Amino acid sequence: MAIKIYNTLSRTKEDFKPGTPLKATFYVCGPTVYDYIHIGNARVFIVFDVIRRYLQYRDFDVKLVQNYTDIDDKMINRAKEQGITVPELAARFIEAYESDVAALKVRPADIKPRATEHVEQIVGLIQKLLTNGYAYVSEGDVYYDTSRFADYGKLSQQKQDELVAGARVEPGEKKRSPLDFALWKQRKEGEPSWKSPWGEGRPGWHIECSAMSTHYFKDTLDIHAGGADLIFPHHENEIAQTWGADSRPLARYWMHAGYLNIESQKMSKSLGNVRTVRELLEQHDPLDLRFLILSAHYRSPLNFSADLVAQSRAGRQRLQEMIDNFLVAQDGAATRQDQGEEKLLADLKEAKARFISAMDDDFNTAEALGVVFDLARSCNIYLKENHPYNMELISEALNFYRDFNGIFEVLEIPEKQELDNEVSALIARRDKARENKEWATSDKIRDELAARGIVLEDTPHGTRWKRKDCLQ
RNA sequence: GGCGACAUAGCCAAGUGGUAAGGCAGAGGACUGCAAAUCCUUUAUCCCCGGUUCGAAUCCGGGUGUCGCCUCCA
Repeated sequence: MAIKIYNTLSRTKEDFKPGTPLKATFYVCGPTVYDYIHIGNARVFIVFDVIRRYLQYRDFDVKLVQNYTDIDDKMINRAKEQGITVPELAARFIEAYESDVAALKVRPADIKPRATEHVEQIVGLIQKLLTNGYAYVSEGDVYYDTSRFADYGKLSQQKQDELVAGARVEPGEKKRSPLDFALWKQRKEGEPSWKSPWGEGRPGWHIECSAMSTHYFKDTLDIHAGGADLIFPHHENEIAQTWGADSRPLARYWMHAGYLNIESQKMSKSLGNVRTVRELLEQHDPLDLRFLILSAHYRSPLNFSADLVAQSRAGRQRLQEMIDNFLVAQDGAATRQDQGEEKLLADLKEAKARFISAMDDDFNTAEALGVVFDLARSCNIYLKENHPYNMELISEALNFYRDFNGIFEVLEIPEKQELDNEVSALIARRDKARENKEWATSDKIRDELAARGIVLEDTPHGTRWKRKDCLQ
């Protein structure tokens, strides 16, 4: 069975057939590094992180490129506001970005190119467009001539004349058509600039992604991804540029993550509800944030609120409890064969198949989580009813959860359960007290440990302990 | 105005023709010295009205509602 990907270009799910079997070239539009990223940005990066990991799990050799946009109007304006240079601004927020997404367990891309380090490639691409007649120079600026590209509007499913009708025309435009967009902008006083055949200036926004993806992948790439709002005009323009220069599609599959709303409202500066990752990390466990984001399908709109994070946390705890219990059980040495074992074995096998089938179907993380919860119930029943346990079965189940977590990363699954001699000694004392029905003593010990953030659970096979999460 | 998406229990959320996964919260029960955890039971006329079909949450038409894009906002 092939992996299916919803391709924005065709508006259907298609079988994933990369240019080279079992290789996937993957480009995700990265941040403009002028500010801290917000939770909506984070959704995009988390979703495509999981998709990347799943492709790897399915034996694809994935090469991921994610750019930094470190030169554009927002960069220039913000640097001016803060009285620093654009490169200083970029350095600061690249660092902030990397630390934010690392906290969210997003693995770094293989290559992280910056626009300003690829001006040579950008200029080369613009020259090609001029040579091929897809661009024109106008008073020091260079524009893409959208009228030359018949498929312009295909990705966003809009007709050119309709786009023209809806377009806003700025006074003093140097463009021939309102749909044309800047490839190169003439230098303005006090702005960073580079030399070019058309005079000093800087790249337009859209050209960098076309230039860098071509530079690193040479050929049509397999997956190009980003937030839904990039469909138009950014990705539309990238397609036009690459076609104009090389007469080839930029990407085979276009993937777009849905919006994230705050308390059912669009996140916007005017509403004052932009929530930065930095701020949210102070209030929430990053794994809870990941879990919430993965609990909906990546293309659906997703709501964000503290209450929903709490719901996610509670659900996540259920899985974590089960894992912790399995880790404790793993320390035993017993084996035995019985009916419960066959049941769990069958459930495990089914869960693996269902998990893959859910994820193969356009990365349906919500359904996959359902599978994981179903299996957790089976695991809990096994633990409850089948002591002593079959160690092989226990570790096989744990391996499934390790594979799952290697993709989703919403749990903590250490190799072995944590040991603490002092706690063990206190538990032993308490067990003795309980044997003698000295409840006051036993409860006192439990309270003492609770005050230290350690929660005890008495099971038929002994007392176990766990750390109560300190985060609120 | 043009284009598009979505509408499933108190909350979140899967499910694209065959009779509603899963999670959170709630209720009852089992287990426990008490807890905690766990297990069992329980909670849905799938926005409305038509139509197609033996059969629709799923397809078609209409309506209502929410949202997005058309503004270099992920």
